[in-house]
Amino acid sequence: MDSLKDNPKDSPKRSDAVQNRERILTVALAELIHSADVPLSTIAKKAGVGQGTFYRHFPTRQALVMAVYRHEMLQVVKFAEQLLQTCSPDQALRQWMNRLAEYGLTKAGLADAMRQVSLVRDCSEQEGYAPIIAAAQLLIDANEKAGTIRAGVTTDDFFLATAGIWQIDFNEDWQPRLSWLIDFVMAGLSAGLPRSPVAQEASTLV
Amino acid sequence: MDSLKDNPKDSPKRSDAVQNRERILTVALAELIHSADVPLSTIAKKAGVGQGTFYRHFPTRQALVMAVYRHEMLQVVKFAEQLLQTCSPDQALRQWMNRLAEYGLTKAGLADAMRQVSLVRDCSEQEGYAPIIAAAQLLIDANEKAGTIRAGVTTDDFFLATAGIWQIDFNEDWQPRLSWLIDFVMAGLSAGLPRSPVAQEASTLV
DNA sequence: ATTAAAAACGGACAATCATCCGCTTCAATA
DNA sequence: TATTGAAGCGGATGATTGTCCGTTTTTAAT
Repeated sequence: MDSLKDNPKDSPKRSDAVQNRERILTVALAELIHSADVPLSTIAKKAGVGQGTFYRHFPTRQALVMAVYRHEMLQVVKFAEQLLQTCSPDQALRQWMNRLAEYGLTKAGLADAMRQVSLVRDCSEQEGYAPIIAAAQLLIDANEKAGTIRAGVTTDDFFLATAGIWQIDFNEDWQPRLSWLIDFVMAGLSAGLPRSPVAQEASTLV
Repeated sequence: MDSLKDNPKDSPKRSDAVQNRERILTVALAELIHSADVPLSTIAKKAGVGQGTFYRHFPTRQALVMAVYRHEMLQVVKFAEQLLQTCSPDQALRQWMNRLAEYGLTKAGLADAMRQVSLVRDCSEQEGYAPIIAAAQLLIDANEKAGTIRAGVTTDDFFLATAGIWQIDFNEDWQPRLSWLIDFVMAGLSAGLPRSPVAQEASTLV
């Protein structure tokens, strides 16, 4: 797992700290697969570290979740690249959103983490979130260039628009809802006008 | 506050239970205005009830929040009706979304409650949420009839589409983001209509 | 190798959420 | 008014999160 050392710019960590971090991640992966709401204290105990150590490495639950699924996150970026090579940009974007939703469905607690992480912008807990942003940027750029979505859409806009993805309940028939949402998002992003003056009035009238 | 007695169909509550409930609500309103994350135990104590009593009345935090802001919720329905009488349907829908977002911004903890409540569909904690659904239905119907959004949009769809509203962070410059989101939602909902959405908006500018 | 400073450890602790269950109070009935 | 079943009460209790701080370990400099 030397891929974790791809962050050599900031202060080099102490060896025991690195070992503890990896031990926590290993345990956390196993436990989170088993159940989404494992007590953090359980993970700490099974990893053989104290509470303090645990919280120093992962201040919040979603920080842990994001770190655990870091590898999957990186695969999502690759998947975006693959899609762009085999599909049209808009089809790629659609399928990527689908995949993203499935991750949220499958990985326990990931949807919650994504939702909470995407609304924290000042904090530095974005680390694990960055790959997703990069992939989204890739797809947005491709679509903008192809003219399948309007220009000027940022990743912030995109994740605001797709916020519903993390809201879908997986214990129901989520497929039609997800399909509807993806259609809706594509329709909204492909609408011609960049920024209508009417909308400005509407929001400032109140 | 006899408006709380508009639910006489199911089992009539005991007098002390009613009093306790109202006392909790009164205290909760005062406390929530002061700070969004007041310990529930504090509210229970100040209301003069035990923990058990408190949790029987309000099983979750958002159940309490939704109950506290019930009156505001009802006003939102009225506001929807007013808007429909003074604006075109699409302008009404826009302004209503704006108002909804402002509620989420203003009332501490309301956005969280809305987000969590909107993804629970089987549970019965929807009580306080029902007025919002009703108002949305009103606006959707009017817009569908006016041809400003496409047919067949349900309130579930609508709140899935507008999920981003509860995601906007109020400590930043939220106005442009909200404007963008409302434009986006309207664009997505009006896609596929015979007439161009540009024409629709332009015609309602007056 | 010794030492000292910094970094990290880890368990104790406080705070909060949520539940359980014996006791109390209400209100319907006679 | 007395009775009685049930609805409600409320504090004790367990569970989990998050913090604090004295102690230990690593690392680098002498």
